[in-house]
Amino acid sequence: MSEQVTVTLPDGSQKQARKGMRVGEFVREFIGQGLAKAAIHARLDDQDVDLSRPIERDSRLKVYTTKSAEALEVANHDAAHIVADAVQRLFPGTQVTIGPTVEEGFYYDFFRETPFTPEDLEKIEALANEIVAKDLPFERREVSAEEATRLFESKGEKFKVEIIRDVVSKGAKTLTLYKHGDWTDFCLGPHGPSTGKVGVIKLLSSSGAYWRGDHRNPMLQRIYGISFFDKKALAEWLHRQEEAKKRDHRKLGRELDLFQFHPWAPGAAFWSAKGTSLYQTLSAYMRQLCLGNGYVEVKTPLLFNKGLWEKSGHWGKYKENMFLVLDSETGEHDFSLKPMNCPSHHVLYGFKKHSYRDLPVRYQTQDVLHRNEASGTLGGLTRVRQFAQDDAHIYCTEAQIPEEVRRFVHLLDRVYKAVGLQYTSKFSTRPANRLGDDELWDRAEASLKAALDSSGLAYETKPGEGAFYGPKIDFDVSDSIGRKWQLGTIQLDHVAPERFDLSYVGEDNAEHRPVVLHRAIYGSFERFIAILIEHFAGAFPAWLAPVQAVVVTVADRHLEYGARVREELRARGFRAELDERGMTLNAKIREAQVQKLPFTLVVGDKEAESGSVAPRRYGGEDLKSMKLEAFIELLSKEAAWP
RNA sequence: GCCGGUGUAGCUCAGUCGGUAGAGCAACUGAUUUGUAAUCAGUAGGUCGCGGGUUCGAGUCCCGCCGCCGGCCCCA
Repeated sequence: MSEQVTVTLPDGSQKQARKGMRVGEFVREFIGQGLAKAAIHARLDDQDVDLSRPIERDSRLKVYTTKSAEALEVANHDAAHIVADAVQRLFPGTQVTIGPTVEEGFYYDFFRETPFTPEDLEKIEALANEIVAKDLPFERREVSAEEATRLFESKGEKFKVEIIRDVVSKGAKTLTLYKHGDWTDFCLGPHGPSTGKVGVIKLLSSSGAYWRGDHRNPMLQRIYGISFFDKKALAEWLHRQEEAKKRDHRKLGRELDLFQFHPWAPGAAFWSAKGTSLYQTLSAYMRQLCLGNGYVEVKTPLLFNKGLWEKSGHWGKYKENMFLVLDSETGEHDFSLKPMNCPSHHVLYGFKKHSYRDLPVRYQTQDVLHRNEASGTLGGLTRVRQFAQDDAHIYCTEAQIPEEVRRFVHLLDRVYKAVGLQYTSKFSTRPANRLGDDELWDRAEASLKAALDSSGLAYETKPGEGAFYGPKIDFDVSDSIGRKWQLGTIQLDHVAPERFDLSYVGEDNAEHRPVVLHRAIYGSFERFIAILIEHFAGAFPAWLAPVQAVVVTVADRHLEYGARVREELRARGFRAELDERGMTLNAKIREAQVQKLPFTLVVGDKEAESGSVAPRRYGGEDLKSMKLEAFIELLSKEAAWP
């Protein structure tokens, strides 16, 4: 009689199994055929394992089937191996490096001279799916570092050997190899039971990527792909991709006539009248919220002598990201467009002596900033060279930090709710590389944490991810189709006040050092607008819409009345247009819908006689004829700032 | 910056083997005056991203540059 172990399942039930029994066998024997068939991998206590892993002691067991996101991730990792196998068969001499999964799918980086062409990808995808069809089992094997090194050295896999050396230097004793067919990779696992379970592999793109992300290292050829357990899931994913494409802010920006780019100003947008309206609405809204929350608005220069950047420390580290300007008197590039507002705010603060009674001092600014981003990183409105932040710096005492953070979170919550963005927060603590002693960091982290805890906000702690000058809280939003974006931030800075020798006079009549809080809610207007365009798919709520209502006439004889309606709306402060083109009513309504305007006001004989409009909402809801005053009341409510 | 892809009318796109550039929509003109998602007809619109080269001849082939798109942290 062999030894028994107790296996505890997620529902709390316990089974007695033979010691050394494989997870897969256990599932088949104790749970059922169906689950055994659908199983991809399992979690044994706190470790993700293959189904072939023997159960050696009393454990908790959770099985992941093709229905779970965890299993899909494992299958995508299987797919990465399969693709690498296919690549090495089709292109002998290609070296493998790493092939992890990403949020959506996986990639594998290869080292070879020539990049993959789109035709190569087709061939690789076809062969990869053949390997899937062969349903080859994945086999796990534990080996010594020496054996693994010998294996990959014999194959000429220099990158794998380097990875093995690294892993060993970090203390790993036994290494694991995963094999399917006759292809072996050095891999932590887990993997699914066989290639057949992967389902279907789709290759998406290829691109260059530096070994370990460092441009001094060799360039690798990366292949991105994604796998699904069945073709239907792939089709659905492809469909979702198409839908996301329709929301692309670059496409909608052109179609809705919001902004454009020109080769003469890479990374800097031309805002049309409509785009400018959107920009200005967001700007005015934020300005008003801040002014209502004790901020004062200030403006500082756009162009600075390098002295400021030497003082702030940016001249050394950040110089290559700044646009330097030639001073024709000295012939030197001693001036720079500001890439951020903070240093100039510090200068402004330092202009006068502050009393403790003045604190907190809250400066807000929406000045234009320039950052010389590498040309290859530019894209749409989300990565630009010229932009404006809803920037503010709060100068306060350490004791005031929790209250300031609490107020900020409150403000941010209001703004994100106003546009319907869900958000989560992250608290980042002291990094390895930092300025300031531990006692200072202890206090700084404690005050941010206290503020977060009292706000009732759920947050994730990111140890070591704070800025070198202080801990921070970041806010990630999810848009209407679930994409995540990092937007708001509040960062504590106890270095800048030192550098700029900032002070206030305390109750004790002595000089004290304030702390600085850097904070933003939109992040940058440009990026925030991009996110809103995609979030609303271009159909903005009335308070944001560049055109809130367009008047369309049934016939030309109503144009005069239509113009009166437009003028009345404008006189009441609304953004209204009249479509005077000689098109049919249907054509003008269609145009207004395509432009996603909140209200289309139809006017004909009936309306002209009774002083009415017949509003139609975006989407088609017909509100029937109503007095113009009644519509103005409706619009006043819907267009009110939230 | 680096790797790959890409660039034809305002927009979306076609253009075969290298033989002198085309459609739909938009714009403009005219006719029509329509009650909730495209009325009809006509007109105009192009240094085929820019610059070189090959050729009798280049949107098409070659080279360089620029812009745009996808990537360049996810460490077996």
